[in-house]
Amino acid sequence: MAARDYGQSSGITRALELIGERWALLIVRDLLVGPRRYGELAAGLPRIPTNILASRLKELQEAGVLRRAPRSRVIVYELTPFGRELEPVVLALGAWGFKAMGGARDEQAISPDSMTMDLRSAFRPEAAAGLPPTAYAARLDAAELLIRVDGPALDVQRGPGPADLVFEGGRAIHRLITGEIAPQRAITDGLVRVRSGDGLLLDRFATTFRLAA
Amino acid sequence: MAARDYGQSSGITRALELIGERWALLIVRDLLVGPRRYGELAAGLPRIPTNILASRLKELQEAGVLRRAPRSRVIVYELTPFGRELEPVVLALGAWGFKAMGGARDEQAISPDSMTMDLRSAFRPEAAAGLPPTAYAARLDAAELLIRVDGPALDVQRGPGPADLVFEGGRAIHRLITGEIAPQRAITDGLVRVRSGDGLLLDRFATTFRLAA
DNA sequence: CAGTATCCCTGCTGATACTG
DNA sequence: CAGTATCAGCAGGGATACTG
Repeated sequence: MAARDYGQSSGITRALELIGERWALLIVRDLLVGPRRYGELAAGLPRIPTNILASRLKELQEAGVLRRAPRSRVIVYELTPFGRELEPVVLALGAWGFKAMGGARDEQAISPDSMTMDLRSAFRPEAAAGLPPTAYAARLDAAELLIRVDGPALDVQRGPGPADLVFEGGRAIHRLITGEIAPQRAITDGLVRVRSGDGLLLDRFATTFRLAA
Repeated sequence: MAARDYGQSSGITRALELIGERWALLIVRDLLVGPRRYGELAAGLPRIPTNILASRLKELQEAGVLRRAPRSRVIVYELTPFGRELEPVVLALGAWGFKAMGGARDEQAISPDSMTMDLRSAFRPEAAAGLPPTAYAARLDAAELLIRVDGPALDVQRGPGPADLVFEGGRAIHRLITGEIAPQRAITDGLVRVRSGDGLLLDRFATTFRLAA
């Protein structure tokens, strides 16, 4: 722990000593969506070496950020209250990074958990407050995300469910949110494929989730 | 840039690719206080190797976070508007880390810039709004900080100036803010030494700046 | 003062193998 | 499945010396 010591006493140095190591904050990000098992974390972070995941989990546990919790025969990792207090940090950092995001290259995956947190980052309660309750279903590579907006409240769940608009096209959502591409243009260009529902609802989606570059 | 690539497309991974390297966010922190010269940055980050400082500055410049700016014969580094948008991130992260901060060890320095940002993190506008305008002067190891609170507005400047309360005791301020020690206790124990003004104003200080653990 | 150059070493990576 | 263990290769960080 001496190696990562910054030799300075301040809030940020302390924070960075706890969650500044490579991969650490991404583990926190995924756990902000919900408790996860070891294999789920590994699946959501495709490039993390398994030994690094194991050591990070141990370090974050010692730091009081997360805990191992037995859940009916299996172990899950979940954030402690202290760890959950990182939510504003992760959301703010995600919002900032989002603005500097070029188009996703093909070799870059989009995990359900990362997309969930990106949606939370980009959610505009003020803009959503005036709109009718809407449920969107977004199909990613393998998973499906059920996004329910009701006034200023947002709920993102994994798995299928009844939705007003069902669409496909994982990596185009990012370009929608940054405003890089217009919703209807995304549909006509085939970047977003509407599977069910009125395609015009994609405009509402793009109004609800937005981060200007 | 391939090494630090997380192989995932999301706001947070992008952010971490830009400012996730060791020392990077500390440079941003100090520049949030104001433009700084190379030597000033080095002085504020006592343990940073000079080659690392040089590469970080280059990388952050390429990332569009900061720029080199000529100021009458000397070069200063200053944040771009994009870089300045990291302020909420740094404040939130600092507030979080602050709560996990044990007492500062002696070998840990407290730089004026880090203290300035810690004060900004811990400032409670709601609590300060009802209090009369107050100026505090805090003497650190070498420098002096002039902290002016006027209603919900906070201004922290370097250097001396007229203050209602002048006190000394850099590392005790942190313990004051976390509530680890009571203001009057800090004075009687000699952790904070009042140089001028009414020592009771330290209570007001501790009300204005607070981060519960 | 504002960096550049050099060298050593730690930690991360990536692959794979193993265990309860 | 949920990890632990091991290991070779390498990039980044640390310490220090050096330069315009």
